[in-house]
Amino acid sequence: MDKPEIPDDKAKRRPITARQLARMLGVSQSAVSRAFTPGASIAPDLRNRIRQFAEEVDYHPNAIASMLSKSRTNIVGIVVSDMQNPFYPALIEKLSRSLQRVGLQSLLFNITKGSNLEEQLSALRRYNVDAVIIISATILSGQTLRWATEGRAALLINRVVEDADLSCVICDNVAGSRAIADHFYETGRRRVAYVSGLSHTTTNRERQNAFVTRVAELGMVLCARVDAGEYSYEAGRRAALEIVDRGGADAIFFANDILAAGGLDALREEAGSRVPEDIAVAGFDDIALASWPHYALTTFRQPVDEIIAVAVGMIEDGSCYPGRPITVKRLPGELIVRSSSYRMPDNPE
Amino acid sequence: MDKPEIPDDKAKRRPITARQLARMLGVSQSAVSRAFTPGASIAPDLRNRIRQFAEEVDYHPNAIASMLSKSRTNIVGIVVSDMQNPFYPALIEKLSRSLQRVGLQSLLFNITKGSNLEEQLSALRRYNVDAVIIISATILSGQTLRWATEGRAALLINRVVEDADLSCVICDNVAGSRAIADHFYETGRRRVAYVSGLSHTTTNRERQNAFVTRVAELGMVLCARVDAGEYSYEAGRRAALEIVDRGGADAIFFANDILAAGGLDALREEAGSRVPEDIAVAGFDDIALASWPHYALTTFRQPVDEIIAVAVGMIEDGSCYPGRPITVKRLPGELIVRSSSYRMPDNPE
DNA sequence: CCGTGTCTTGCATCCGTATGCAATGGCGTC
DNA sequence: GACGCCATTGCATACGGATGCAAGACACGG
Repeated sequence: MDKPEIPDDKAKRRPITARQLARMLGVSQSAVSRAFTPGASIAPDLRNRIRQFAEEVDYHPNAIASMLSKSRTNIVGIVVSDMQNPFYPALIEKLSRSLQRVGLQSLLFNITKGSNLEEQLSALRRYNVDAVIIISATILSGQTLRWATEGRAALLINRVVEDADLSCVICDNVAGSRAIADHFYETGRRRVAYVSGLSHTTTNRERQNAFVTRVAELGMVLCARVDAGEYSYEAGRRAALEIVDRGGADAIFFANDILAAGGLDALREEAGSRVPEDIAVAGFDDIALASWPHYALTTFRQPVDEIIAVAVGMIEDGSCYPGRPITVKRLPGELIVRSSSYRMPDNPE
Repeated sequence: MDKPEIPDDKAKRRPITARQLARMLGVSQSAVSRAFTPGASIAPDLRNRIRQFAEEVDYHPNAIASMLSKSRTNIVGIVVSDMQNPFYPALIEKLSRSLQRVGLQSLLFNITKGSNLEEQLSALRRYNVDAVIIISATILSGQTLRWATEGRAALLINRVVEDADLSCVICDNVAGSRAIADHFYETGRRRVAYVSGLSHTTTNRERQNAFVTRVAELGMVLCARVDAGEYSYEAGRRAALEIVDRGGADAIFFANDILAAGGLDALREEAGSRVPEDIAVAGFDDIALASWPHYALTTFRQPVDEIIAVAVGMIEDGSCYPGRPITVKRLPGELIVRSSSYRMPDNPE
């Protein structure tokens, strides 16, 4: 490889080191180190003197060297794969912000079907991150996950992988799906349908099983179950039209809000159905779009802030370190009823 | 600070080092290092022997140590602030993927108004990232930026900061906005309006100035200019209604697609206007939602892939290193006409 | 058979900070 | 005034890999 390389060090003058600073001040390098280490044994006035002088000469401790000697990076690897669903970018943003608040940086690992997992995950190991948060286990087997996270704190968010021995934090999909079924029943629906995204994901399996089971318990008819194939607007659109073709239903539960948005538009604008009069629509997640007046989507809100708080907490207190018993935290969400499924009597619009 | 700390090293057995591996194989540590360094001077069979053995004992070079001795991290810091607009998460995802493809990892720095910039940016310096990509300069002054990126490669995406001496890659907002104005004119609109998001951003200023100028050139009437205050659906909705209140227009150009989506829904569902018959709507960016049949938003597509390719290229070839002349790359986008502004005669739907 | 050049390999040292241990100094106590 | 204790500080070395330099191995030409 003879590609043009990044200019050599002669170009960017190296930043000042602790040793240089120490020499200038006539103290030892250890003193400088301690001046920047909270709780280290150093006289307050020496610390101040060093810090002040450091400011003047623009000295900043080199985090890389610190990582090496402490064997602690203060970096959390975030493994991510499918970002079609706006729910995840939003989650990642809040997550990285929360991590920053406790002094942790986020190193992004974007996994794609196309790219070779081997190599990507090997990067994950080489970087010695303190912890790994896996947002999407879609395309990762338990075995792969176990290998990738071996020996370090690891945590799954919104996924369960049975054979990976990893702790996880998830929304209570079962309660959520049952709540949707109950809501359909209570508002008089009897012929319902379910639309899945990626049928093999645990997210989908949990939602589907819980919904189907509850539907049966309540004595409603499950007149269609369509696998949209992906979590996208377009897939939701197609699924809705397929359900209409197959004879229709009076309520559809989509595995997430993006599917529901597509389905809702298709029902209204292509199938000519009235929503919610003819057919009720519900999604899952409560992404931003769900509250837009045009959609006003009934959905089950994932407790995003709580999920993040618990995840960050587990990383901080070390309860997701290898050797610790694995824990599965299921956090309750909240049913949000909007006019895609039910118009409040006192709120005709 | 006596918060529960992460378990000590005794818990996680340290991974094997190059020196250990070398001793086991009866070679020198240098040999191991060279076995994993592309282009290093080492006999092919020795390299294979080492690599194979490394695989067996699960040795992975420690990237931290490597960073320290090479003073090169292979990490790019990505500075981000407002993620309301789905355009940016999508951009970041693609960007991080492209960076990965050339061996660079992405360290996310999420800047918020609330958090103290000082501290966040100081982290940016301490981590010694090879390069910094700033996606959002909204809340960063030129001076701050200069300080934060001092001595390392830096690049702005979709922002221009006059006094920061930074190279940047942006979409040609001027051409885009003029194209929208031309399109309005050609389809018979004469009374137009403009809705800005954050009025002080360079993005907005460029789009607004170009649009207003072109409107005047064409002899159209600019009957309203509304500052929505933020880039959100809700803000777009409010802005559209305000324009209607103020006497209306026959075409509105929103500073981005999210605003346009809100505006479009408000016009149709609250103001009772027919779009595009009574009023045309156009946005900017071409986010996913713009192509949904419900919105079918006329917009100016940002050349995302090209922007990323150019940005990654500049980082690879070092042309955005300090000392190099700063460059501003304006990439052409593409006008996408959909039925929010004009219904093709042969395409009544 | 020796000189010269090329290819490999090991040795020693460096990257910049953290930290155990010993040395120093000050202070209170008896 | 001597002793002991504690708070500070410096010294030396560790963290794990990269790399300049020199030495060794080998081939080839003369």
